[in-house]
Amino acid sequence: MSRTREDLVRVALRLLDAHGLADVTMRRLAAELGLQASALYHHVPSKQVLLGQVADEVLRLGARPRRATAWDDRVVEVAHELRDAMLAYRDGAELVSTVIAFGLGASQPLADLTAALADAGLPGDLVPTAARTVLHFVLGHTLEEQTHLQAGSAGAIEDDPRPSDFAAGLGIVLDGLRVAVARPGLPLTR
Amino acid sequence: MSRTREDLVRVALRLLDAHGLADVTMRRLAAELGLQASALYHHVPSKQVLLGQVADEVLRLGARPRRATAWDDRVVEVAHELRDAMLAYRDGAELVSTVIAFGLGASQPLADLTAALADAGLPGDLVPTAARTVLHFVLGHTLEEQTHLQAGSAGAIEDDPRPSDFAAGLGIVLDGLRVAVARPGLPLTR
DNA sequence: ACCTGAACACCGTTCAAGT
DNA sequence: ACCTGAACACCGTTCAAGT
Repeated sequence: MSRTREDLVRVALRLLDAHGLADVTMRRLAAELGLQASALYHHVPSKQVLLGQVADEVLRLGARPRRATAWDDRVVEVAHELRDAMLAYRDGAELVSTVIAFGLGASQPLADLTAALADAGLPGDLVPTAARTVLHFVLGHTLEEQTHLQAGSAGAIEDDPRPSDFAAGLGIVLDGLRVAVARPGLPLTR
Repeated sequence: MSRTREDLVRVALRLLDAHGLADVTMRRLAAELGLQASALYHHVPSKQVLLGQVADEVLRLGARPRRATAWDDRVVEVAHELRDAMLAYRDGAELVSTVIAFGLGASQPLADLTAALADAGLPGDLVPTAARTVLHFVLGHTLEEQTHLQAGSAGAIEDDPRPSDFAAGLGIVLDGLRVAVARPGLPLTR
């Protein structure tokens, strides 16, 4: 029975969660599948592309139904979903951040944020900027949080599960967006 | 004449700017210095620590005199200095972001932002959150910008030097901070 | 103290050859 | 089409030995 691309992604995800991103190598992945490393290149053109698909799978597994209707509630909803999806897997934030930085996938969150912000009544040319500002906040905050969480759980220091200030930081960004919505500014029409 | 740790950092920085972060390897660095790779470990305990020092050097070289007095002008000043420092070297944003994420150095920007925000009149417990929110914005935005800039200059596509929306994104975050300053909130005293 | 030489335990990717 | 085996061109780090 030959392997499918879905098998590679599934096993890579297990490897990620069990041993961390540094241990997701083509050779380890192949060994886990009972293959030679070179066989993987029949299913995927490169490691980078594979990691892009693993990142998309992390986001897919963390997807939740959308309940909010107001634009700011939707932004909060998308932000929390993204954060929780990344925190659900070891090195999830590092994986997703890297994939996004190199444009290899994980494009859904930016699209969702852009859609939510399109209804806000922002000056039109500010929507992409606003979406990326929220995205960068979520990625940066979660990356830092997960790094510290994992350092704490691996190391010898006592657990210091200090309450996350994610909501507070997100609140700052949202307040900034509300100011841009309320301000006359320079809307494109009218 | 034996090499100093400063020599390693200087040559590593040249290697970074000329060939990119992926080509800053202990073996290439050693070759550039006319040494065996193993000799580097007499000057530096690991590659990670070396990269931390290279990141600190990037920031040091980008340091500028501080002119602003108002807290928000100071935040803008620090943010632009950090961005420009990272953009001045190939893969500068990736290097600094990685070093900060793993806690190996480049701690000055967060300290500077914290100092500027300490004067803002924020609820005291919001200062670290605010500083990290600004820091994450600058790192995320500049990382993305530099990645696209370098992709454009290396690839075959025509230059598309679309004007940066860095100032606009920073403005959103600053507006959010101004809201937090103006709002009664729950200050610790009074 | 500073460095060499050799080794250890790995990487991602390519490619001819097999079935 | 899918996979093996071998190779290419590398990695970071350790360590005995030299000066």
